[in-house]
Amino acid sequence: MITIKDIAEMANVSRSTVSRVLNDSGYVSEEARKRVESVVKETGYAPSEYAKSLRTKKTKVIGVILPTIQTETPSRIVTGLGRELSKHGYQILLANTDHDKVKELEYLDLLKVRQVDGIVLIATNTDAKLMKKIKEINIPLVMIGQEAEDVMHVTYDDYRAVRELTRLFIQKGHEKIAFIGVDESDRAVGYYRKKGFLDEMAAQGLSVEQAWVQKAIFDIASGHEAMEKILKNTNKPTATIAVTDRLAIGAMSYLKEKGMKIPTDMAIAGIGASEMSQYMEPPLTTVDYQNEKAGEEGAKQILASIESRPLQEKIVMDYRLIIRESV
Amino acid sequence: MITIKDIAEMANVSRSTVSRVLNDSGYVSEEARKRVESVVKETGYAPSEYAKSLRTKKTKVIGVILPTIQTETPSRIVTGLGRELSKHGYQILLANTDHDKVKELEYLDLLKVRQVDGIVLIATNTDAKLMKKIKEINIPLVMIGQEAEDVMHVTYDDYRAVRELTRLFIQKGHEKIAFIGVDESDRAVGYYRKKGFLDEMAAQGLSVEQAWVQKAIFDIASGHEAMEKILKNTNKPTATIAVTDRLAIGAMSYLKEKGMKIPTDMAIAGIGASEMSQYMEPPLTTVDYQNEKAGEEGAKQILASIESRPLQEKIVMDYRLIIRESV
DNA sequence: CTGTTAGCGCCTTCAG
DNA sequence: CTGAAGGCGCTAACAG
Repeated sequence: MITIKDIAEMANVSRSTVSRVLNDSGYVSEEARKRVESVVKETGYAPSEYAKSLRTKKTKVIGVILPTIQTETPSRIVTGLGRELSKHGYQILLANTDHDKVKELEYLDLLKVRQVDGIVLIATNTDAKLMKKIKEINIPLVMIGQEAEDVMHVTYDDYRAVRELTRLFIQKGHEKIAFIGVDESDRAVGYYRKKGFLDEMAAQGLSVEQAWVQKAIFDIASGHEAMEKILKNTNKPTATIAVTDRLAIGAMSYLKEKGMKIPTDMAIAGIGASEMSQYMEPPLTTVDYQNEKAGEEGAKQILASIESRPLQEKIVMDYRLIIRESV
Repeated sequence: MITIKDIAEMANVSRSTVSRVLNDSGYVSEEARKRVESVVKETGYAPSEYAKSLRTKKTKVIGVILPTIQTETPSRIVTGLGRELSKHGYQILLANTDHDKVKELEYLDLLKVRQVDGIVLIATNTDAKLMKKIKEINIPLVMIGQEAEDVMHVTYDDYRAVRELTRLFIQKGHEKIAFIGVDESDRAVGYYRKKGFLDEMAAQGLSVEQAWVQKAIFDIASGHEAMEKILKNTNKPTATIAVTDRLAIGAMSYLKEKGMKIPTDMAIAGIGASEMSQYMEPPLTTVDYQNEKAGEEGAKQILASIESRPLQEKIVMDYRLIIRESV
């Protein structure tokens, strides 16, 4: 392996001088600079990031913890993160928890050991243990997707989005509306989206039967089951809001199996603006959360934090309703 | 920051001894070990990976270059890679090229500078420049998805899979079969899948009209357009093979717009076993390539290569036809 | 069994 | 403007 020492010898200067031209720091005569540069070019030398990190305590690596990369939301966020970070010479160290909360904690430690300059956590929960660790970790960290006190975060406006979606249904004349949600330990998706729904229904003086509110997990099959349960009730709703597009797609597949027409027998909407949503039959009404942009914003936050520049503690992304034929 | 030196002092031993207990190497008395371990526990000390890497020349990081993480194939591969690598204490450094071939080359350099222990390249081309760089790079590397000489790789059996798919259609009585492919610079997806189709048709003595063979790009809309072109021809095919599920889904959406029935007016199949394929109407016939497993195999290869253990240069994954109502 | 010593490759004073 | 020297945190001989 070729090192700074080799370059120094070949260019007939000291290692310090080589370092200076490499980092554009301090004074270097034109002549010396040229000699060094040409040697660097010839040899294709590139300084060791590891040795550099050891000295400077900067690694130019951001750890990203996520629950899965198999669904569109985190994938898009990572794409946004990567785009922004790479502009500034940072790389992403990936930590996939596979939805395992224990791994989430372990990775926090691991990334600390790896001495990443910052951590981005695409969060699905805000458990006490997790929050405690986050506060102890002492590395710039931003959470995406969940809000939390004293932690920088980028969130979506889950509450308002779902209220607006609910209002849309009501404006279309629906009074009996069902809801497919997820566990409330996921505050953003489970709690706030549900609250938005319930609050809007209450505000409009509409009541909600218990059987209309189903709890599912994050996959298509679960949406299918949830719709089945909703329709078992004798008092049947005429519209359903699902907290993710995949749940909505699952629900639609059940409706179609039973020969029910969308939106006439049952109107339906999801959240997430998945690619598939527009190719459903009928095309699915959904909410675009601009996940890539959220990733970019998260990246900007973490970079600002690393450079201890002033920054916002909290960013709430805007959303956009995409109204299609399913309502 | 707490270092090995601090631990040594607190445990009243030398740094070497601390290092020994940390790495379980050499002899350490029970007593000393216990003292060190308890201090480590109390302090929560974790050795710096960077300093360690500088010494050992091992980083326990694998660079993964991919064209996008927004589609299922690479996401699944990365999931498989991550699962296997993390078992062995390796982390993934992500390099997303965003389908940019120039970035692909740059990342190869960057990962070298970062001194990753190995590189996994989820490849979409085998351009001369790329292959040249790969051969020069001098770091263990495995390609996934494309075959190449003198480079370890994991590939799918594209040729046989498509031949079998074509045969399936023919057995069902189809004689006029269309094909939606992609550019042949992608050898695996563009060239071999097409060749499988054409060879099987020829073998069965069936002719293929030029308009039946369309070239698309990797998205749903492109599949839609391709089907439109196919149906402009006066001699209309009765079945279509698309090289990806998304292309097939796009093609299906066109057929539905035109009120054509699947599979009676047009049978259709895709490749990739996407999650959506089973929720299409009708459910889409496709080929499962076991991408996660391919990722795991790739991980095993790269680990073997890093440890210079004997290994296979080449792995061809098995595939599985998933026959559903779309044919 | 344990401590001393000598770097790994780089950056950063500090003199000159 | 430039070189010498020191040290980042760690591991790996090598003596004891």
